[in-house]
Amino acid sequence: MGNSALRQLASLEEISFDDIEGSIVAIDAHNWLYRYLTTTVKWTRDEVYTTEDGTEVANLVGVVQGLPKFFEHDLTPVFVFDGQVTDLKSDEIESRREQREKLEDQLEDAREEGDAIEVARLEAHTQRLTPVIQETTRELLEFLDVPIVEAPFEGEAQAAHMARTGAVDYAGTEDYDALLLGAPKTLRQLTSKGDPELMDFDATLGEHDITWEQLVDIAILCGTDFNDGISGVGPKTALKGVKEHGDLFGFLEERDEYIESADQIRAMFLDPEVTDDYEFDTEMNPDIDAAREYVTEEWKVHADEVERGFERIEESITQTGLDQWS
DNA sequence: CCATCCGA
DNA sequence: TCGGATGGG
Repeated sequence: MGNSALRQLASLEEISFDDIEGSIVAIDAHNWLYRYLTTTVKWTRDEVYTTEDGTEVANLVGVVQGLPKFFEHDLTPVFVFDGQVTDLKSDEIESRREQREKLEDQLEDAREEGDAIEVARLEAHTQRLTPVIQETTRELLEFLDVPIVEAPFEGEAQAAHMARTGAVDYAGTEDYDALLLGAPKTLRQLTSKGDPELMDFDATLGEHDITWEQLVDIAILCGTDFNDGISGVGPKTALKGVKEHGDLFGFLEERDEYIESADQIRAMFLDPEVTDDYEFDTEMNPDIDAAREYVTEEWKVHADEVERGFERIEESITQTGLDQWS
């Protein structure tokens, strides 16, 4: 479980929205949507966002409800979408697919037994971001003139890169991988209620007196999206071991362990494939009526589910004057 | 996030 | 006995 390990090493600081007013944030679109769908929309009451042919577009509700949070705090989101899937990650995706199949079996059992709570819980876990969800999200964002960047591979890596080059002020994701990717400052908890959390890269390295490379090695020892990690090794042991030996290899040797393609995994974080060939305009000029029509007419999402969201978008935009022409 | 387990 | 890792809810 790489995530919980990194959480313990990360330098995290609670901040307020006032501190980051006016900032540009590169949002890992996949992560943001996934968070939103599992926590807020929760796939309950699917009649609200399911078309006659059974296509579920809960994401449209999620986007409309989630965007006001940015605008009301005068934040400009830049949504970064995933591109091609990388080889190493394919294994992970494959294993997730297997896991999902397992979950789907359990789901079937729960349905048969009429266990409604278990059904709801499992449903939340078996959902995934379908191509329709990705595509309709893009289109809705385009109506609202929200900046979009297409990553060549991992959206997360591209977002971190944009933060590193200063193209944006922050990366925005719940994922601790942003640290491994070297995003200088990452905002977390942008979707949930309450205050956001700032994760600081340099402070993290400084607190433990380690290099970026060593941080990545520690994460690899604990397990990442790309590898399982060493059993019995958590953040403390890995930190100590890497500092003692300088990197993960000495540590592995000592414990007579081996990690498949450790070098490639390192490179996924230290030198991922990203691009500087993109552009976005932070001067937003949304067509809210067209967006509303797209969601409620074209996709037949119940109007009352999104009305408040659209109102909030309208209000926040006139207030902050993001859009000076309409 | 907490309870339980494991190993030094 | 305790710090750290794990796993389930």
